[in-house]
Amino acid sequence: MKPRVRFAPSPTGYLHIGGARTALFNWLYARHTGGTFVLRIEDTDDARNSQEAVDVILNGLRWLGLDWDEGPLTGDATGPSKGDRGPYFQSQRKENYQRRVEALLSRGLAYEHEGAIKFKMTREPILIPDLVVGDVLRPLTDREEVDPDWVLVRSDGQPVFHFVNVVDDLEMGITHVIRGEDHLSNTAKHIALFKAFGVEPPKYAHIPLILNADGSKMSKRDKGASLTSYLDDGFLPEAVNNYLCLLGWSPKDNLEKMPLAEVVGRFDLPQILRHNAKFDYEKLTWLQGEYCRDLPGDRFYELGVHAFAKAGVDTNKFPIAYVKAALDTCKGKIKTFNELPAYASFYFRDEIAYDPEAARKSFVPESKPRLEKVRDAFGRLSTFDAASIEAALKATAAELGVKVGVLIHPTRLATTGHPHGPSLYHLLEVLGKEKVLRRIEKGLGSCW
RNA sequence: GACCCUAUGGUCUAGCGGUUAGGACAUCUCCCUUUCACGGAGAUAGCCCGGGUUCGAUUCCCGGUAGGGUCGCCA
Repeated sequence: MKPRVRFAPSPTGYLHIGGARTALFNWLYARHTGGTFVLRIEDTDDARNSQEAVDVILNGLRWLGLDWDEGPLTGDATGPSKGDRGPYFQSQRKENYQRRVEALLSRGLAYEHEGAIKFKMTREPILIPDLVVGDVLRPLTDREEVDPDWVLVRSDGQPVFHFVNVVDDLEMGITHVIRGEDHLSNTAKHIALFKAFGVEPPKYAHIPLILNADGSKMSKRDKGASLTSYLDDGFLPEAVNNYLCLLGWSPKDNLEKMPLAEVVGRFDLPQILRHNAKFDYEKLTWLQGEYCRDLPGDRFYELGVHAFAKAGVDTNKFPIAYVKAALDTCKGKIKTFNELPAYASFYFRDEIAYDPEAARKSFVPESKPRLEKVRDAFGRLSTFDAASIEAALKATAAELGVKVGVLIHPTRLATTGHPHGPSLYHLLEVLGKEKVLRRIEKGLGSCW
């Protein structure tokens, strides 16, 4: 039988990075085994559920490229879905829960108590066979000893998470439950319920949690806790996916950067690590830089234009070829796209502001005659391409008896406003002779 | 308070009784270079502690300690 796994998030308005990793591991296992990846929305808490909150989840998974074989197609709980085990919103499955409660009630496995319905929990320790952690024997805690039974349905008629989760897993034919380790202890309850229903529980795989860099639990407010923040910060989904794969799982052969398709082939449950991992933003950024550098030019262009637009820099006023050429000079230089506006807006602005500290260093009196020479040399060029520019600049440096760097820094500052940036020769070519001469002129005029 | 899980450099990890404890990120140095980045060479840094078992423990067992999780009419 092919595995059926599921990701069952609660629509809270954001998708936790740990949740995204759980989804990823489920997806990887399904793809590795040729099984089915089900997406189920646990929207039992009416108060905070909304279509928008569901959309955050759907969009997050889509951004990562984690397609689901069964589940909702939109954030609308009553909307279309795919798969024949639906509905895939718990809010639409109430009859199932009702039916299951009655079955337990009628067999004396549950009882009413102060308006709620409680499950008769065994007092014996429960063995949890876990594919990651191994066999775990879970006895009752001291508090549970006092009253081992637990609520299935609240007095207001709402069934609780532990109950609906099990009922849905059962009815949706889930064979492997891959979820965060925070659910390990409660799995005893789930196993007891499955047994009460007379069915074998699914196989469990509890994966370690992702912690903050300081080892604390990553909660909503923490930097990087929301998957959306990576999209907003200009990260690539392939980088995020790759990094997430490496937290709690290892290919064992020192390979780190690898496409998801490669991971699909190698991924399996037994190799999942047992200990929590701290999130290392630096390493993610490194991977991001790797992927960003290898991006095909057209995709880099698309994402770059979007990054500029987001920062209020309108690239549409410029010819596409110009924008593309400008972005080409940035590729391999930046790591995340949100660096782009600060890095290369000079291509798209009429007025550039000079970095004050760089101006103090480069716009010194002795630079002026040198910059004039550079201007004149550039002015004589008939073809204004990188090679000619480089040759002209070097010839000028030789003529003046100075190192090229002496000319380069003031030239860069005059034309871009920054001490750092893309390759100077290439950047000047893109800017074009006219604009370059104008900016050098301006630099000469305004700084001494 | 009880119960469960975990423990290799700052971080992610390889290791599954005998290794000069390997790789990656980060840090530092040098090279390359017009800046930055990339690339190349190198450096610093690690088996939580204590007992066992064993000829021999990072590796197996027990106990501490530390971190994380759970014990809700939250999910």
